[in-house]
Amino acid sequence: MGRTSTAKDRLIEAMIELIWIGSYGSTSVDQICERAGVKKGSFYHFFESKTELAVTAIEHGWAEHRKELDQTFSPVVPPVERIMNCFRNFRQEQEDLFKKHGRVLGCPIHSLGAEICTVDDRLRDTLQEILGQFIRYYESAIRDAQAQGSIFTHDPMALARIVFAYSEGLLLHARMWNDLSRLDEFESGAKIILGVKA
Amino acid sequence: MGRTSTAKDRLIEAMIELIWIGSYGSTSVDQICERAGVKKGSFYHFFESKTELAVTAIEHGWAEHRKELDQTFSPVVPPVERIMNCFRNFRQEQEDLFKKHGRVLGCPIHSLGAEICTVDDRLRDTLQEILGQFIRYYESAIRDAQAQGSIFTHDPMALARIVFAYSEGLLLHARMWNDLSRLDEFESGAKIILGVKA
DNA sequence: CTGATTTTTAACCAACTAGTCAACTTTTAC
DNA sequence: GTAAAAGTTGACTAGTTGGTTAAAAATCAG
Repeated sequence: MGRTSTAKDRLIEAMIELIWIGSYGSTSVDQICERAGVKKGSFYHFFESKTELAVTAIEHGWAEHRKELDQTFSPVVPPVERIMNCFRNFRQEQEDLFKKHGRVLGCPIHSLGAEICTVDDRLRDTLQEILGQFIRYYESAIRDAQAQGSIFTHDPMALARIVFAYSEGLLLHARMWNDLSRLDEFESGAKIILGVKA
Repeated sequence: MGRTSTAKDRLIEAMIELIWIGSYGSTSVDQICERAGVKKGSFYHFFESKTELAVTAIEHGWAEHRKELDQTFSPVVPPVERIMNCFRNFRQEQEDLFKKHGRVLGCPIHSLGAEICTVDDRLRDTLQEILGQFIRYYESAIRDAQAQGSIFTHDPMALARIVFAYSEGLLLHARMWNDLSRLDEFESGAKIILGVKA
């Protein structure tokens, strides 16, 4: 089977971090290689382009994140609590990243999406797919809450989109101002949107 | 007084368009010059760096936009209507841009902010300042609505931030999916958040 | 017309960009 | 031990990046 290596994983991790810390455009292949401790030749042994690594890295990150989300949105948990817990986890995650990088990094899917959606189709499609999956967590929680009587709405899907748009906007602000406290109103804002008692 | 020129304005316009269409990182000085019909030497005669042009361009665009906003948020207009009209204008603006560029472009301040806030301090500060001014329109409208009894909230500022975050999120989605119809729920979403009758 | 002021131009730079390649080393399966 | 498979390496493109310069051209005020 030949030689084995962790280089591929190191490249994926370096790419995620660099996109998160900076942007897609501001991270060069050389930088990625240096951070991963990999020579450029090896980079192109494992990935056929920078875009391809980004796609792989984002998909990998999402696969990890989904595991958490599946727990957070477990049908065992009361539906409104699922969303609140999700937001609490967001905040916690951003705090951890802040400790690690000294910066609020926000959501890489959205920062990346805003940057490259008109420029890199392959990457855009990947991000669209992930966001499309993400919103379903909100959707089903809201539908369950509706059935349970803890939320009232004519259109659970629309409400999910509103909650989603709100959370993205908030994360972006936290990133732009490098200010974790912007995430304090995550839950209270969600309650206002969902129309549940404080 | 020497020779006169429109090159500076052409550069500003080209920069705004290119950032909007693509991203900051994906637009090169050469591209800007070509679109503006200006040679690189002239570019650096008028601006000392790409960042400096971007700052000027963004500030210029905001100054234009403010004129509209001052009308939209005129105290003469009922407060809730101000916000609804603002969202209607957003949608109209995006439609016009779609006709012109064949793409939903979203909000350049946010797309740019997500991209460069960790990379270019000068540009980030400019965007922060603009967004800080923007939110005041919502804030005062909400406060007026509160006084008038058409909205109830404990914290107008917080509600303004929620509305703001929501609108950004929605614009970003419209951009990412290149889909104007995502903006259809602008007003209905705002009504849900603000808690006014449909 | 003149002369100071401003704009334009083209050639230029060093550093960096994504990506290539063939030789070389290591490892694994047998 | 051997041979094939897989990973590593560094030197190499060719084009682009943001930015510089000095001289030429245009234009304004007096």
